[in-house]
Amino acid sequence: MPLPFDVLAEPSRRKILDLLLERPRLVGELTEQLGLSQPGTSKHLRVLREAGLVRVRQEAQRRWYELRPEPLAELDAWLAHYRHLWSGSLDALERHLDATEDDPR
Amino acid sequence: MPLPFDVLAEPSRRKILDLLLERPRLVGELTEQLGLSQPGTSKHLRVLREAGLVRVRQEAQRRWYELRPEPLAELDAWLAHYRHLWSGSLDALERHLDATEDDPR
DNA sequence: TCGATGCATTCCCTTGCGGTTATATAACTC
DNA sequence: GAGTTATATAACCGCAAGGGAATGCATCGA
Repeated sequence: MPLPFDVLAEPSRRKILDLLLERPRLVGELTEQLGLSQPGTSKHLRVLREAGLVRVRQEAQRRWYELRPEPLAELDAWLAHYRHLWSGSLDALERHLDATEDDPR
Repeated sequence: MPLPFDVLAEPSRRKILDLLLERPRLVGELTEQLGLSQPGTSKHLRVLREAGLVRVRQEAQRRWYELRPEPLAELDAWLAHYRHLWSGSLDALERHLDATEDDPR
């Protein structure tokens, strides 16, 4: 799974993630919040789905979209290479945690 | 300063950051590593500069580019909203650290 | 069975971005 | 001062991505 920077570069898609952070939502709900056309929303949702950032649960004609955080965790891992540049005093602790936690893969 | 997702969406620009993570570099050096034309490299560097991700130090005709991590720290802050979704057992510790560290702003 | 609902897909248009070549600018060297 | 080196800017091109309107498809309710 490649890093989802390009997917997250789109403000509407970040807003979708913010909305899904609260709770799963229907496409119509998201469309209303975004101020986009329904097809526009569906297209963004497809991109998010293919990037693994959301998953769908179908219920009759309705589709509940919910968050899938795994790609964000990968983003976090990418950021980790740079974190020592600003994290300052927590640095030593973080390195210790990184070194001692179980390998997640 | 807006979140630099769109800036980081470009693979060559991420590679520049990776290279600058090791040490400051000249434009020519970066051009060679990237396999781009020199103007192409300069355009990416301009984008990175305007996003605050790099800074330049001029030395005669040469320009040393170096990393500026502040926008990455903002990205990290954005990610923090989602981190509880995957961080699992470290969660409580992280919340404790977030709550007790000095406010950086 | 038929209209309505909820969403996805298609088509089209426009804009922006990354790439290159050519050119400008500035400082060093001789 | 002339040529050279290092980088930036300008001009141009092609393509992909985001946006909307129209349409397709499935499921529900009556």
